[in-house]
Amino acid sequence: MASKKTTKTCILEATECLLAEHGFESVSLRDITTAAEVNIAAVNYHFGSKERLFEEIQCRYVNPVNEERLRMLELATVNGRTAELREILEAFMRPFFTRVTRSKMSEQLFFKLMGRCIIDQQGDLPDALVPQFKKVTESFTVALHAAEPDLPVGTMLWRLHYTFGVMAHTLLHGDALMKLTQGACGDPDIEAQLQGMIDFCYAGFHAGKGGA
Amino acid sequence: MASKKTTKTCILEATECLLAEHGFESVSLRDITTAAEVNIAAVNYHFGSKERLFEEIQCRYVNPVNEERLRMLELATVNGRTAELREILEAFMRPFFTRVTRSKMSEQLFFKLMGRCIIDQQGDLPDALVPQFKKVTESFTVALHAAEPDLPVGTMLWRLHYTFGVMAHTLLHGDALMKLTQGACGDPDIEAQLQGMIDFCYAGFHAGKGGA
DNA sequence: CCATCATTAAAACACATGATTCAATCAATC
DNA sequence: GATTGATTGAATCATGTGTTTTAATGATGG
Repeated sequence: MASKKTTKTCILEATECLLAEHGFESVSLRDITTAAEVNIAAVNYHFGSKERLFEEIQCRYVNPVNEERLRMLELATVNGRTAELREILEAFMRPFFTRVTRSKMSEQLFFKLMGRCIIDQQGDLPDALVPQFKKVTESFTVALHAAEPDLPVGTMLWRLHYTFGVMAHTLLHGDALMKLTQGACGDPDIEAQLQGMIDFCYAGFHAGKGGA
Repeated sequence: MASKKTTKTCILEATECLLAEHGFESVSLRDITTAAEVNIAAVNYHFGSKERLFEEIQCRYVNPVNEERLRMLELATVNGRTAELREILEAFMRPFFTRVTRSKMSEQLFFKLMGRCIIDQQGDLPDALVPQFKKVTESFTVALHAAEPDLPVGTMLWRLHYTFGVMAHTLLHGDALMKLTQGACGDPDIEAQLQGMIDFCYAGFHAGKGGA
């Protein structure tokens, strides 16, 4: 029974690729149904509307990532232990890079899709994502404050914001750097990429502490 | 003779605001001509096409910024002097935040527009921008390599990429953080904002050197 | 086999898009 | 003041958009 893909999954997979490549604003229903080799009406039949299809994709990908982030953070703070900054940053970023499981997209496409989900429609994300999103924000700021009590809250929030920028930009435009530099930047695997970002942001969070 | 604004500038100013708020993909000709209180045909008459209007705006803003970046970098490397990392980062970022001169947009809108110009159509930027863009990339990588000769080139390129992400995300979504945190992050002026980013990235570039 | 349901297909829907036409208007120059 | 060139205005173009409709098809259970 695993032979033929259902229309619904055809639409989902095709849409995921198109969204990753072109973004949420630039993909039309025809683009989708053509790529999925499916009738125009199928999208509205199976998903209700184009917008709901997009929301479903966002939820399918962002929700598990946020769950994983919370799980990792909890693991680092078990028994009331104070998580270290490095652990917090890892819990914040890693899930975006390791949850490639679900679809058969290439790594690069998956990263781009995650980046789009985060960035493209900042502001009005689907209702189903809001509560968990708030929880993530709160949990991580609390953990950060516990880890670095000397850091003024404002500074901390902005540095978390910068960290977000590092991650989002790498997800979305990491491939652009490779093209631009014609490989001079190397082709780090996920783990190296992740450690590179964590190193950078970890040091950034400790700016003004010692050393320079 | 300074009394009445010409149709062309009406279109330009209206378009700038719309692009800053909604991005390059989501602004229609009607949106523009309505906001500018101008006839539909005016855009095609004065600019040739919607696309060329967008390109003109991009060039109007990005070119002077890139010039300023190069100028600042040259100033820091005058007489063959080796620029310090901090100076390089400042030359890389400051022009985006200080070139608010041209239009009467609010700071926030101007930042967003700059962010969109950088991010939205990464990949296929207007031909008029390509040569200067390449020059900026090259000059800054050379300067960085001179400033931090011990840093592997690949690591350096990725850290410059991260720096770019910090800046772009702050330009585009700095206001989102303020809303989200309801002011808990403070409301730093341009100078403080800039120093905050430079501190973060400076430390990030020195990750693995000393301290932690 | 038939009836019933879910699914698919083709066509049309109303509306938005960027671009163009052509006459009306305006300003400057001879 | 008439003429010329640039600019504007209203209407229209062909095409693309998301959605809906209606009929055909498919599979499933009585």
